[in-house]
Amino acid sequence: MLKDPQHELLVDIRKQMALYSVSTISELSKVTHVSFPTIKKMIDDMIVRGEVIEHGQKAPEGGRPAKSYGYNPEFRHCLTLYIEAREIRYRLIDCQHQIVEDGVSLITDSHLEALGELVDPFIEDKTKIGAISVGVAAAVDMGRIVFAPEYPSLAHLDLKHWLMERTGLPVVIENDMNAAVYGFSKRDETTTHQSIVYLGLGKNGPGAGILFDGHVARGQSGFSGEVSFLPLYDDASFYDRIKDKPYGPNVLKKEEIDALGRLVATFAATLNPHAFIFSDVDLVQEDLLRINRACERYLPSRHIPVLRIGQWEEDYFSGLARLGIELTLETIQRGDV
Amino acid sequence: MLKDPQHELLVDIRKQMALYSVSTISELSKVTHVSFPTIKKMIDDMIVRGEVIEHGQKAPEGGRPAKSYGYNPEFRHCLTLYIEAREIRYRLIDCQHQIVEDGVSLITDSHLEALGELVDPFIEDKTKIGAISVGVAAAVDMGRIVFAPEYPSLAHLDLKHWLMERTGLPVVIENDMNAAVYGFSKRDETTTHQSIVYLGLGKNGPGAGILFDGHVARGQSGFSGEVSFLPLYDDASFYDRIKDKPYGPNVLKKEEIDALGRLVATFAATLNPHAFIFSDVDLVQEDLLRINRACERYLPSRHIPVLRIGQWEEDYFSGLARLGIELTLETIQRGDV
DNA sequence: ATGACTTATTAAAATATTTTAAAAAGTAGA
DNA sequence: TCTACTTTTTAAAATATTTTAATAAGTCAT
Repeated sequence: MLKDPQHELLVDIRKQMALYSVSTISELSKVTHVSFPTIKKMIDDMIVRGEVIEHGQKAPEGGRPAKSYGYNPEFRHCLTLYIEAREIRYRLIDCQHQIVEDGVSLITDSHLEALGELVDPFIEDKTKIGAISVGVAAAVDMGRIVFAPEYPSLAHLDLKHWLMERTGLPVVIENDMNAAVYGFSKRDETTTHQSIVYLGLGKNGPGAGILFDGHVARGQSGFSGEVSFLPLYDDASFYDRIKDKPYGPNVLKKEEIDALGRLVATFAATLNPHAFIFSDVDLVQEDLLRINRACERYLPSRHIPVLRIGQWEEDYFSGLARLGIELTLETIQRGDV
Repeated sequence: MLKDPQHELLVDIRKQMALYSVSTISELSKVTHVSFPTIKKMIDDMIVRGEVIEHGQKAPEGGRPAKSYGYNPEFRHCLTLYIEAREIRYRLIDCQHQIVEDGVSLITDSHLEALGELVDPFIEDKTKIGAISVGVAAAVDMGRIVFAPEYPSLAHLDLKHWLMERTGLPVVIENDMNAAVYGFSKRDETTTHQSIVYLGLGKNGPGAGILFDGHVARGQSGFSGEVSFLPLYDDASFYDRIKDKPYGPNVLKKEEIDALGRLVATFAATLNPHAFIFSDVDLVQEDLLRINRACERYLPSRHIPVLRIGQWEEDYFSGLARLGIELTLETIQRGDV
């Protein structure tokens, strides 16, 4: 079967409009490498179906002012949520990341029942949901939970398939650190196409999300970013030196700083990423300089990535939002209203 | 300016024919996702220009046998070479990796002069060379040598630009480990789209080439794969534990095995690659099992990459060949004969 | 050998896309 | 205000690509 070039172009136009606010036909023509008349036809069709709204004119820049178009935020919504040990946090958003509704659902019985009961009302609702994205603190392979210390009841479950069956909607399942690093890179445009690492120390041990040139690294066995196991000392791993740190952001002890400096050095001498992100639930700004100094003991400073502190919950939700919106925009069918 | 879809299709057809031996129009139509008649027109044109040769018929598989076409190995050649401390090894190849001519050129004076004198005769020759690929034991950024312990005279030189000026041909410059890992992945089809690491212990210290989902990792500052600096012990780096190893393949000492086991563990717990390749100039087959056992001390064995021994010179040349051929096929202009 | 089936090729018609040229709608300066 | 200039939009013509149908060339079972 041949691929449908029109569908790919349509998806590209949607993403440019909804995700990057490209609003004129000229601009769309440039970024998609497709001619003006072709874009115009697509947009006209999208206006008829209610997917695109015609705004006024753009401020002119020396010539005839361009008409401005925008992606209709009401056309599709997207349900994003993440599952923790005892609660599920969710946000219903539009395709421009705006929150329509949000909340928390406590888990009383099984994780799966709680998830089902949270999702059902959204499906019955007349609101048009295009896709669901789910974050889990577990290793995920093709939508299947392969290792889940935080909620053993979900282990080995094909969560993606289960949720698709229950809702009839496209579903994407992602690991928490992978979602966070993806979300961070999309929130901060300077890092979008770079290689970055996002470290979370977590309640059940540390983990890292790794982005390579903007693509999430999953690894051969879903083990990528399991930095606990790094042999950084004669008789101790990274985890050994970090496991006694009290939960929450605080000023770190000297040996914790050294362990983190070695961790950064390890990435600098292998992947050599542009940025290394720590989480605001783990440490505070003043720790960064100390970590940087610790890292300088191991390699020249110009190879050390930029050290930053990310906003964990926002980055996590951003990654899920992005994944959900992309899936929504990719799965709208030709002719859908 | 719009991109030229016809040119991209043409390049795709060339690569499928020359690099993957796709020989019938039906197959080309499938792999390129372009219709049969369109491919047919392109092929007819390529035959007229001498770029493609019509062979006989393919063995039929139940229906009308397909005509078989092949990329003309005489249409363009490609010069590949790598620069070492005291010599330059070169191979003139066709677009199907076949060696047309090879040799070694000793460096008496400066590296640059030797390179120029080696290249010049090939340019004057009537043989049609499509591109030149050059391997160096140095950090390369956009064709510029940024760090070169092995040949200081080339440091900070824009070698790509220099060679393009001198020859008027497209040129690609690549780091030795990057070329080797790329070459290995193309020679071994099972690893082509995987993540793999290729380690060379080298004369001037170790270095690794890293492939992520088939793409070479270059890093933020060209420092990727500089594993010398890895802090693997309380007071010692990877380099400290490996630097006294005698040059050449031999059975390793216990502490060298441990250092390599830790190195493999470091990659397994970060990138989690499919395979980890050692070089046949550094160690022998029986070392691999020992390294694997050493690695098992640090993490569960199912996450350890497959350990293998590569053929250094062949892998290096293969990577350069591949880069050169790709560049050749990409830069043939419409209408060239 | 014949007919049913399979796959490849060719030719013609239908679509889709780009290119070109002309018209429209603004700014800026004389 | 008029003219020159710039950029967007529209319309028409030229290209490129795909789809459909018809034809060609083989295999296999009977």
